[in-house]
Amino acid sequence: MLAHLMGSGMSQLKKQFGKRVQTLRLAAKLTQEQLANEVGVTIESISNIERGIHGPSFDNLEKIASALNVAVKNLFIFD
Amino acid sequence: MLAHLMGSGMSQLKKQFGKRVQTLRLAAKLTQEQLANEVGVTIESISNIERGIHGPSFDNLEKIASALNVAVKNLFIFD
DNA sequence: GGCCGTAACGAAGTTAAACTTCGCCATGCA
DNA sequence: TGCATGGCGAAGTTTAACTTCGTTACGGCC
Repeated sequence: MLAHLMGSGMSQLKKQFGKRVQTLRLAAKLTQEQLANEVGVTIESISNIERGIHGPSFDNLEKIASALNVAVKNLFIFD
Repeated sequence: MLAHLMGSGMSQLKKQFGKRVQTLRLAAKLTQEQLANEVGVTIESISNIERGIHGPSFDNLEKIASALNVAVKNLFIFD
């Protein structure tokens, strides 16, 4: 009855997105701190995003993509 | 001189995203109200998203994609 | 042994913006 | 004439992104 509040509710998209960001960040040879500075958020926020705790805001979505030198749609390509 | 009030300030991504959503919604033969119901937001929110006033939350991004029967990445393919 | 850089992870708090709710107006169509 | 759809503003609420504190851990390097 708490299912919709946590575990099963945790969107898979956030997790997939987070892993994708981490993959691209490491490929770009950036630390979480460097990415955080470029996006304009804290390192903890980047950490949370990569772990799927929460997604980025729509504005930061844009900044993450440009910091990683990819188009936004590439952040949603999972394989 | 009005540039800072609109064009340059308002993120282009929200506008492009909004137009993409509208295109896909019409292709799916859905009204704003039907899409709003499926996503779980108000018709005004869908209207705002399509006009680029604001973007969706990360969770609603997922719901919009599934309501339109497309992968999330397709919402960010602009041409 | 210790120090440093990187990062995972929690809890609690703040804040920005997504979202709602009220309007009004325009268009097109039955 | 209605009714459905939708653009658009303003003001309010609420969610969740984001911050700010921590702690823990691992690897390399001195």
